[in-house]
Amino acid sequence: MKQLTSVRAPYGLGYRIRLLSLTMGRSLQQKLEPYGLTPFHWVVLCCLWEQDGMATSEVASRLKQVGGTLTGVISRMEERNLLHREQDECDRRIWRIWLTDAGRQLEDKLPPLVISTQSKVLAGFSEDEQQQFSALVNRAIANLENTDPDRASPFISPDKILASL
Amino acid sequence: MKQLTSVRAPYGLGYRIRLLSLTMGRSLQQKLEPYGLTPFHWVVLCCLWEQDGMATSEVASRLKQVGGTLTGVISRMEERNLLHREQDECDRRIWRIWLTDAGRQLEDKLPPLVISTQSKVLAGFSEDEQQQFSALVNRAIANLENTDPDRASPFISPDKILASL
DNA sequence: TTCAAAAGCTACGCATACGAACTAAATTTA
DNA sequence: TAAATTTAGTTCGTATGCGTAGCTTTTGAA
Repeated sequence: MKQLTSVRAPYGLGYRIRLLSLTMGRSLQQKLEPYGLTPFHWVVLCCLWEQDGMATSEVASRLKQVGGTLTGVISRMEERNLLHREQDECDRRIWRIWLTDAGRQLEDKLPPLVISTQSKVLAGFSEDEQQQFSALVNRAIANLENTDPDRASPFISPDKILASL
Repeated sequence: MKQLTSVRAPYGLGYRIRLLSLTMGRSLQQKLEPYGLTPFHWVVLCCLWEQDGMATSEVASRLKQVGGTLTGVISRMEERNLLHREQDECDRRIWRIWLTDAGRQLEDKLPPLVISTQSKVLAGFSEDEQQQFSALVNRAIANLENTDPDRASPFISPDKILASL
């Protein structure tokens, strides 16, 4: 394929996507700081709000994160009383994660913070452009997933994302 | 602004951009592994290939990275004999970074690896779609930069990026 | 000229992120 | 049934990434 632009930092597409990701993360981090939370806490809470009592491995798979990374995060969230771990009765290898009241109550507070960051990023984008951007990101992700068999567990179908637009 | 899609992981745009960034990073990391390099080494080398002898603070500013992060990376690259540090003669607070022959010779080897990752990401994108994607990413980055005065040093103008397409 | 302020870099602590090695439990196989 | 394999989760080592604190050098001001 013809290369339309330099691949070298700081001009390359990969570098700029990484920069966008880091910058959005910083913006979100600032908003979560008053609550003593990190962006990682946010995404774990999102999983549990949607389905409480997930196994650690289910969270890892959903967030495409390695188990080793989650252990520390979950432990700190447990210390912060946002959730608690409980061994599955049928399969005692599995530890299920349950929200505490404190964790559940954040569902009213946090989403508006994230919406404000996303709105800032998309400022000046028409609805068409927002949809294009979202769809192009999905296609880029799918392109990489297809060539990485170990992580080829399409937990979100592109159709589902597009349908949610 | 109307929200077109859920902000929650793993559906939110921010989460998906982060996922794309991480996945591209993993792909690049696999390609650099045979050389014993990391993606961070790649971007530092890009800076030095373009202008050898940069000050540490110039590299940090160009990569939008805080100095503390660079210290360790530069030190490891120095141990790997990719570059060496030298104190500026006029202002001895400044340490300038110079490529070694080994570091300079990588300019022939590494760019093709990065191009192959970028090509995989953009597979199936028409030239129009590639340009759209690049331009939308640039606009998103610019939206965040404008609201973050501490980091508002627009080292690349959007025009320059577009012109390089 | 001497002392204070600023700049450049380093050192350290905390939080991701990955892979590899390890423990424990369940399942498969001989 | 007993042994081997697989699975779930934790721990450890290395590498980013950020913020803060501290050091050395330079610059500026009284």
